[in-house]
Amino acid sequence: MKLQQLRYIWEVAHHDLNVSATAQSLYTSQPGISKQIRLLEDELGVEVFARSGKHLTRVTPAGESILEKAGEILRKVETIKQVAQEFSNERAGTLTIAATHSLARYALPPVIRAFRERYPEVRLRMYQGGPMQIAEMAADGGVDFAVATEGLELFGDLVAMPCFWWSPTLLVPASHPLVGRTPSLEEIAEYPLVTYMLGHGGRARLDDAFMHHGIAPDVVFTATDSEVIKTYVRLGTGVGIISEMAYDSVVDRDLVTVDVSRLFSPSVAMIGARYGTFVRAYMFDFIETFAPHLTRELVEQAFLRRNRSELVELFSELELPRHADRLAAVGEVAGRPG
Amino acid sequence: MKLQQLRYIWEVAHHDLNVSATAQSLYTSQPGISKQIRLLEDELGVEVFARSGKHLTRVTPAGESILEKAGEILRKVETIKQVAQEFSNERAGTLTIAATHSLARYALPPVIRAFRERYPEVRLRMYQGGPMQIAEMAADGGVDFAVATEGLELFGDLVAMPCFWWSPTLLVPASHPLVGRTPSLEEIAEYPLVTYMLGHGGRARLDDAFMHHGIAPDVVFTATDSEVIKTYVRLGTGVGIISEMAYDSVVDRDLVTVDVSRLFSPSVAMIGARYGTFVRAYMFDFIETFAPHLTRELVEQAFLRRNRSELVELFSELELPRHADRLAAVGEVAGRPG
DNA sequence: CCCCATTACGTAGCACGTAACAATG
DNA sequence: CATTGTTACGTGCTACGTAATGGGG
Repeated sequence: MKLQQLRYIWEVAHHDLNVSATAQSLYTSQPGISKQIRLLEDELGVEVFARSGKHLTRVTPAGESILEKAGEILRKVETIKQVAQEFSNERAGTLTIAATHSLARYALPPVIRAFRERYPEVRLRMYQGGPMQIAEMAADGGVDFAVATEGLELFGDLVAMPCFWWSPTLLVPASHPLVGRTPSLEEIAEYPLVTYMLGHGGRARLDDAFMHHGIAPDVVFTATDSEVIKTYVRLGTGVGIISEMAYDSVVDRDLVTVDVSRLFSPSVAMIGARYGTFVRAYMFDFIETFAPHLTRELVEQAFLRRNRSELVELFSELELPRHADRLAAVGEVAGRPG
Repeated sequence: MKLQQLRYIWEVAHHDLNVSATAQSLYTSQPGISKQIRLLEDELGVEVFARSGKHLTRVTPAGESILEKAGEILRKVETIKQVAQEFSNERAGTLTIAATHSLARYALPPVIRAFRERYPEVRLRMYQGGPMQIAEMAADGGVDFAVATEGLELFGDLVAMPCFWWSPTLLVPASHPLVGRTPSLEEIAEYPLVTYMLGHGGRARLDDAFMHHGIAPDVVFTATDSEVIKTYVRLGTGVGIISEMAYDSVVDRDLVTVDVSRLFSPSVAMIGARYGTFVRAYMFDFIETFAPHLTRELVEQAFLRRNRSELVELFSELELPRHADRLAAVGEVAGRPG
């Protein structure tokens, strides 16, 4: 049994059982992979993949089990590499982060900027995607951290650590009648709404609030991207509800925010990492820069809590900062366009 | 990084950093191992072993960490092989057991005999050693099961499952004045004692009982082997205290047992297995043959309980059989000498 | 002075690539 | 018929063994 063989079956299983595609993504030849898989199967005496003729159709029951172990092994191999790097040069290495749109666009930039300055030898790699997508990346070991407001708690393999809370804010053109008022849910619902798609930007909490009051707002447009929402608010399509993170008083000075935080329950931005991840010194530092209350000690504790309730207990005594206050601490809003 | 390289560093670390000895035990050449270790260290950029001149002197801090992960990886590789075998032929495979002298000699034979009959395709391998030694073998992944009365609970990596309890018995020549009596501790202590060495056969419990009554018995001979004790009892050196398991009414008909079970707290024979072991179907069967109350279901439960107290709770409601009663169930005393 | 790890070197095996082939949808 | 996996085959690398070298205790 060779590590490569395990790598191959794992990769094939994560490429829809398409050996050709796998070969491409690994920059190797397709027959090579085929053969190694065969060799492994011969050695083990079990087929990992079921074939119909010349196509891999599905994973056998034995394969399920083997692939799971193979994944664990491969992740441990990565851990060994991390450990080695940590000892050889604790300031060099790789950090991969997956984040949702809003967090990647509005919350992470200043942190990333500071991090790059402090750790120029760390190769940074970022991905952006939907909550489920990035949570899965973290759970699979594809990225070190997932940064999202929702979804992380659905993956049992992830340690989810709360970073800060933020509220939705109402966004209207400067001339809008709601400017300067403190509207109720009913008043808001009199206008067409432009906001996030379900599963993005805390949309669920908006729906909860309206539903709880028996109100059915007229949502005329939904998007995953706050900038798109702003654009439609500017066009007069309706009033927007976006994350407070997404409003920039300079760039968006033609729009006005109306405080509606008391109407909706706040959302909590989280960092998620796979249990068993070897956390490098600079990773602890990254987390602490993003969420100063998440000290190295606390994070280490978190990784030892193996179930959700223990984690909740660990963090229950923390007073989470609000996004707006946190900004001041970081000192600037980096990543602002133009 | 290759699996062999991980195997090599792990083996070297477990052979007192002696590469030559390691090479011999692995039936390979010593330069081969040396080179592979070097290659691994070069690739990782860290030394696993510290050298003084041409000798491996100790494991580096980085090495500690790496070796630990390497061990986990190698065990998972074994698991994959087990899984594969389970699916290809659930009646073939390997079972390795380490047991203490008494259990190997008196408790296991009928179980082993039955097992061999039922699973002729399973290659059985047994080791005998002291409690600590065998517990360590199980914890290292060298054997599937450790069978012992003590020591298993000291290894956090082991699931310890209670199998049956047994008491010490007093053993005297047929003509001895204690025959037919139910002596007190004081009366026993009037005679020279021949019994187990500390750490063997529940000796600790004997000492506890005497100490608790403020009695200092005259222990004239200690051994790890019940047969040795019997021999000295026959010679008239003193009265023996051995495990009830070790007395055979046929072979030992020249000796007489005196019930002293009410004087000492009973010992519990345990099976220990490493957490994370992949338990094959025949292994479940083996356990259940040895200890009928340890059903597959219960054993699976046990492997999910990650700490001692949860384990104790799981087993607290069981009524453990006594060795003597258990014998009847198995039906015969196999392994009795000619 | 013995033991042991490293270096040097030759070889056999194997992983991987290219090309041709077969089977599936 | 296009896509995909398997078979065939050649080659370059490398793991491993033997022999020689050099340091330590």
